[in-house]
Amino acid sequence: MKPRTRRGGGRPTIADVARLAGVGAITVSRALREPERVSETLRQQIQQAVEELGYVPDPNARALASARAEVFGVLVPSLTNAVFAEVVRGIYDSLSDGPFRVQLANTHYSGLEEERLLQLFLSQRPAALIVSGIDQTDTSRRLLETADCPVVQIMEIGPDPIDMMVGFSHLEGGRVATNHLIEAGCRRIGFLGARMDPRSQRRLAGYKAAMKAAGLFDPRLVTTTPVPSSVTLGRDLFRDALAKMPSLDGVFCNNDDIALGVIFECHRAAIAVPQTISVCGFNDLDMMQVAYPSVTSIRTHRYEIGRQAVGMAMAAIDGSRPENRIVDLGFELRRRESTDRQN
Amino acid sequence: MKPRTRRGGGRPTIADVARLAGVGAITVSRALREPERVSETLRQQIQQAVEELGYVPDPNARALASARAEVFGVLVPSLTNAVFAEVVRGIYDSLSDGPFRVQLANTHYSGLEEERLLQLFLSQRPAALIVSGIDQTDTSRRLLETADCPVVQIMEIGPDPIDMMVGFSHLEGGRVATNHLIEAGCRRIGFLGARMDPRSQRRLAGYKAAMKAAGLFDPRLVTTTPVPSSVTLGRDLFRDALAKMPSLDGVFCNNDDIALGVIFECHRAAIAVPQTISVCGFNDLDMMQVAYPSVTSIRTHRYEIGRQAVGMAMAAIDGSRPENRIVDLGFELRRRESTDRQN
DNA sequence: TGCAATGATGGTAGCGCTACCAAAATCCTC
DNA sequence: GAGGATTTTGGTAGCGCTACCATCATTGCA
Repeated sequence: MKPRTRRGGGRPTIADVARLAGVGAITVSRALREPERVSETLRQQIQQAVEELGYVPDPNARALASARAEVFGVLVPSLTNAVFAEVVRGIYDSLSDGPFRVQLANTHYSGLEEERLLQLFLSQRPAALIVSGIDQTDTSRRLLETADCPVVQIMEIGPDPIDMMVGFSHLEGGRVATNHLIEAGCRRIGFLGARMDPRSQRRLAGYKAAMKAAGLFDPRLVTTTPVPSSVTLGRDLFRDALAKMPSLDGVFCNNDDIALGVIFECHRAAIAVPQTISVCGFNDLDMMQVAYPSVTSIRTHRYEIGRQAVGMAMAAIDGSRPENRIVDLGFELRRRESTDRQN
Repeated sequence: MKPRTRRGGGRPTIADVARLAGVGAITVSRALREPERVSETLRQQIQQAVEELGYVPDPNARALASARAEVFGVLVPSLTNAVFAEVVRGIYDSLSDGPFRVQLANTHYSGLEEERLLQLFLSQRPAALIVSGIDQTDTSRRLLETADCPVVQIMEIGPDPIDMMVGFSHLEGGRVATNHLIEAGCRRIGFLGARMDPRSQRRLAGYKAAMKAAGLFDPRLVTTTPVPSSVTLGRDLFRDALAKMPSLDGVFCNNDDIALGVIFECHRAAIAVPQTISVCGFNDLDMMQVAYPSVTSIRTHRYEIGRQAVGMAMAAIDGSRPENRIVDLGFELRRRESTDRQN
């Protein structure tokens, strides 16, 4: 009977450190997690023992004993969408120095998938959860409300947060973009939308509101598809819209990929931008300012959303929940050549 | 003294399921992990009890007891780079139905960061590790060699795998792209490169090899920067290259973002593509075929690399390590308008 | 029919860590 | 300098699960 190294790969445990440092195991545990509760002397002895043995705490044992994993669960609808990629980067960057790991999953824009993943995440007792959007299913919402950890909904804001929120109003974004096209002198402004997830729907709603307010709305101006967005699709949608409505003089694109597809198609078909057709995108990806012509877009603060989401969750974990449970990071209209009809 | 629900959130445990099903805890454990080792009758009883209680196994307890977490550790140098985003998507998609979670981390193209993250990952005893590239530091390599789990190096292939590899030859890619430009009739072909990570370096080496073989190499044709790649940077590099070498008649771009920057700048400066300057990119992002002119590029199989990496690791976990430890997924030259000087 | 081989099931003992409480050491205050 | 308050340290008992081995039932074969 040799209980030593029976299963573990022989890696040092907290008991080994304790023995070497001549203290109790629990003191080592404390020295690592709450150094201020351990005297300077012991802290140094322990630190030295840790280094000598190359001790690294086992996160699984830790999670089991404390009934709390040092994990941020993050649910996003897409991994390849540049917008979410930046949000995710913001989250990872904010979390990289702390003890927290990230558990990322892709819902593929499916509420059911989100439920399933939430269930999975919850089984780990995460330290916090970050979910995309505000349109969770009833089941998901219930799971999140009873989750016993901070929850941050990101990308959008709305009136009824599960816990906390950081994002901006897509409806307002759509409205501002559309109004900008109207002010630029466009009258028959098309809406091109792909995927039509809830955020796209709200941008469309903002477009409709602006168009109706100006007395310019016509349902034939709207061209959408449930197909995932891409530059190629932008070109196709634009062709469809033009076939339906040859007199278009502006398009508000659901996102920048579509706008780029429009720009390319205009080159190909020798349509003058902005003179014949003005173009406005959404998100303001890096390339929009370099495009020819440069493309007007709504700048959104994706990276910052990721950072703030982590910041808010962290504050809640530390017990200092921000008084502002809803953070509106806004957006900015970036005016560029594609809507500048003056020259 | 009430040991019941003392710490756990009152969620059902395997013991609760066992009690309800009238079997031993270990039998429940087996029914869940190796159903074929449990009789049909008990399996059904257990399944019913699981559903009735809404039991979800605790992955932390599982990992602790079995000294093996059901986690795939994945290290990539960037989360926003479209290429790695697709690799990561392939990995997630392949893993989504199985029991495995993904632990993703961003090395920011830093070997030191990679070492640190590897250490962190290893403390979880992952089921497999997927790392990017073949240029690990000595320390990282040692950690991986003694990792006691399958290791897959992705994106590149080389002669000396740590364990397994799936990718393609960036050197060959660079050579093929350059030869294509030469065959198209270009003579003063510039190389534009950003970031200059090891893969970019090898594409550059391929370019040099092709140019030297054709007797066309001139160091002034090469323009690189350690700055991270972007479309904006592509424009700037192109301007620099042109200032240095106004007689350029072709450019091989390290990646498609840079190629796109070149295309836009050519529009702006009224340089005819491909007649005056031909352009070739690398990776073949979706938008290259829609661009105007459409852009010749080297198609790489990112998503497939992610899928294969998981497949190989999975096979190794199941004990059927593939005999081919190095999988070359190759690449394809996609000829498009930007290098078609015939018309 | 008897007995080894095989398969199904269960008990026990941890995995490595921390919550909880108790004990010891230190610090005040009057 | 006594007595209480406070800080620092340690022991014990799990967290929920599975590895290991023991046990019992079933089967196969002479």
